[in-house]
Amino acid sequence: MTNEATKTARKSPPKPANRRAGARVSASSKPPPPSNRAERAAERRGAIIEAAMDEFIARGFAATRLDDIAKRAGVAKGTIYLHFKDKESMFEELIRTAIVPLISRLWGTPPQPGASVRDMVEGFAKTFIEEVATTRRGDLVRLIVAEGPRFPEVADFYYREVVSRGLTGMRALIELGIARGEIQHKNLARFPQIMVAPALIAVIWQSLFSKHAPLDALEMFRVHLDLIFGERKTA
Amino acid sequence: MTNEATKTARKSPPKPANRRAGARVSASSKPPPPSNRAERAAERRGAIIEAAMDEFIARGFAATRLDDIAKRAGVAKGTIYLHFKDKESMFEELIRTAIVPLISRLWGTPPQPGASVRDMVEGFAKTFIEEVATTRRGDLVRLIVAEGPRFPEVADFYYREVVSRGLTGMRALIELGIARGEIQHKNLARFPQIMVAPALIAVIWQSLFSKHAPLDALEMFRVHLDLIFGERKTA
DNA sequence: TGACAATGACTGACCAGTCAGTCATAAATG
DNA sequence: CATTTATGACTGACTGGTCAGTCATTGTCA
Repeated sequence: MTNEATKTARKSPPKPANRRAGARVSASSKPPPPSNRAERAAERRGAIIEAAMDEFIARGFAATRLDDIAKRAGVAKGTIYLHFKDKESMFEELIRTAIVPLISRLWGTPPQPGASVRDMVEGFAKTFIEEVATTRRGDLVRLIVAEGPRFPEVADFYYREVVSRGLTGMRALIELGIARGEIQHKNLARFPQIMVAPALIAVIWQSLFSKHAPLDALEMFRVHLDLIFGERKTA
Repeated sequence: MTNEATKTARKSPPKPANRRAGARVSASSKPPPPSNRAERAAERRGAIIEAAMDEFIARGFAATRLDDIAKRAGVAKGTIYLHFKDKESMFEELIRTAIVPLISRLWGTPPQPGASVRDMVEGFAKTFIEEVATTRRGDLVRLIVAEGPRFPEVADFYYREVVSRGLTGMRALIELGIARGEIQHKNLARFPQIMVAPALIAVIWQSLFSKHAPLDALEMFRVHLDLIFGERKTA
């Protein structure tokens, strides 16, 4: 009963339900004057994103229930659909949203002008270990590795925004090191991946094996840098 | 092995149907006629494992449908339950079954007695790239990384059988290299992970980014070894 | 009050797991 | 060896539960 109503006139959708475009956020907001309504909406959206991130990281895409996300965000399930088209695009948008702070967190380190290349890389490593590998951002990376093959757009985005940029930057750093005579191995510039390999190890280890055997990721990174730059001074 | 006993009862089915029994179906085995019962059963079990591996690798645990596995294996869904308790234990058993050949594949390389440590490691790398990183076994590793957190038993097993053993062996190799004077960096023995880091990079890259930019994994590995053992002779 | 935000009960599709029934094969019998 | 009977591997329609997505209703702000 009451189901044949489905075919009956369904309200008037002259206007697309809502376009998240409005919530573009985009760094500094100035267009709309601070409205109680808009503020609350943004707040809710943030809560949903936060909750969804936790759930997706914990269970993966397929096994995550929107009911759980809603409950965790303190919102009704329908509300999610006021902000996102469906589960899939929500996931994609989520990852994209979360990657931005990941990047800025990594390249936001103060680039000391007088520092050696080794110092710069070590600073990067330190930041990475502290801000990524040991936080939820690290799980985000693992999530991308896990779901990437099923979400080519996510993998593409991650490649463009993180991998490609990161490797380019790292290559420049390596070439600077070679030019300065800090790095002897010229071939290293051909494979900047090598420089960040311990970072990936750290992320994976952290979420899979840290309970079996803790890993001092920063120290491992330093030993790795010793291979590249030569032994450190201090014993 | 060890399946549930099938009940029996007498009833009359409303519909006959069912006669595909003889149709071994396309692909693969045709010439070798079905032998005895046990052989056919083992064959079927193998087909299920094979199909399940492909499906799980392609879609992950949660998104994989048993109907698809059955179809791919050329078997009815019920047959799966003659061999496995449920989806979850099937997944676990599957991984465990598949890891064994992974190990033997890696440590099965002929340990040339007269070879240098570098040669041994390079041989290992070559085997890994050819036999794991560029094959379905590589996706298996990615699958474990992806599902590990949700299947602690799988992660534990993988740690015990692959990671722990592998690192121990690698550490021994590193210490040998240090003793022989091939390796200068004594600290490397503290982090055997560094030695295999490019292998992990290769696996991830292969399944996520190879279509964006191909990676010569073996050459990368060699450059990495140059860092550890010193530059190679040939340019 | 009118417009829009939020809700959560509901629907329909989907899917893991079941089980009554079938039939090829093995075992028993003559 | 030919025939009958017993076995259990295999099947696939079916069930019960789950969950993404919907929408009529209710709540809230301007």
